[in-house]
Amino acid sequence: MPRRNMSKTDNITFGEYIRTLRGNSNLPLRKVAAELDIDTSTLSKIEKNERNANEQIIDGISRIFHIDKSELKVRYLSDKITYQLQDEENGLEILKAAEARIKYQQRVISK
Amino acid sequence: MPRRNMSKTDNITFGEYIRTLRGNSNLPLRKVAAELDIDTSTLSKIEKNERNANEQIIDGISRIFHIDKSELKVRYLSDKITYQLQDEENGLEILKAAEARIKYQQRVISK
DNA sequence: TTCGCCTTGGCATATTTTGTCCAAAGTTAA
DNA sequence: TTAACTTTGGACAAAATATGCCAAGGCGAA
Repeated sequence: MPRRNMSKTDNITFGEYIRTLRGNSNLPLRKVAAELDIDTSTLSKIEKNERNANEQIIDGISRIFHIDKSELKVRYLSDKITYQLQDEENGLEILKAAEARIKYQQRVISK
Repeated sequence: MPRRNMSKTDNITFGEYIRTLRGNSNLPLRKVAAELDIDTSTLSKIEKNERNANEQIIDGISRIFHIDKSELKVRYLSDKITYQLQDEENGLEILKAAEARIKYQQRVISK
């Protein structure tokens, strides 16, 4: 079965991703953190996936680096889910089941 | 596109599912809770998806009702994920991204 | 009515997450 | 090397969440 193409940034974590953005813009943590109105060390930890981001932070990042907000959100949440399933035997099966449920809900809601 | 067959229990919540199991066996909360070594009210809440289950409880349920443990786990965790994505615009996209990540990890690990 | 079963709400406790500060460590340039 | 700047990790209290437990109330069947 053919494998879908993957962009270079598809398999990096959310933290790695936003650190890359910051690096590309040559901005220190200090500046970005100030813009986001959070502590420098908090941002550092978010970049190292040691703290959660939140809506406010995702908003800020998307604004600062002109990244589509929903793309960022997808990255963030898929990261979180991936992490949750890290040690599960049946990660893929679990995701498939969740998918089916969500599709089902969408069908039901749209009625 | 053809729709996959769905068993009747595929789109009920974890809570609804274990309540069904209990109902089919005609067991009161009291008995099952005792067997699981938790409070009756806790089990009631789990059945109503107002409290989390945990490994111990999943173990117990699978033992009591002779349900495959990994099936139960899939139900429980997919439920949880579905709930997390409840209010997200891009639920399916998020799941797809998570899937890709997990597949990628499996490929990398297996090297 | 009583009885058994289930649900609910309320705690107090425990656990997790968050925000913050600061000192130490790392980096870069002169 | 020093000096300036950046990043990191630990500690801490406060806030938010989760858990275990109990008492009161609701409901249906006998």
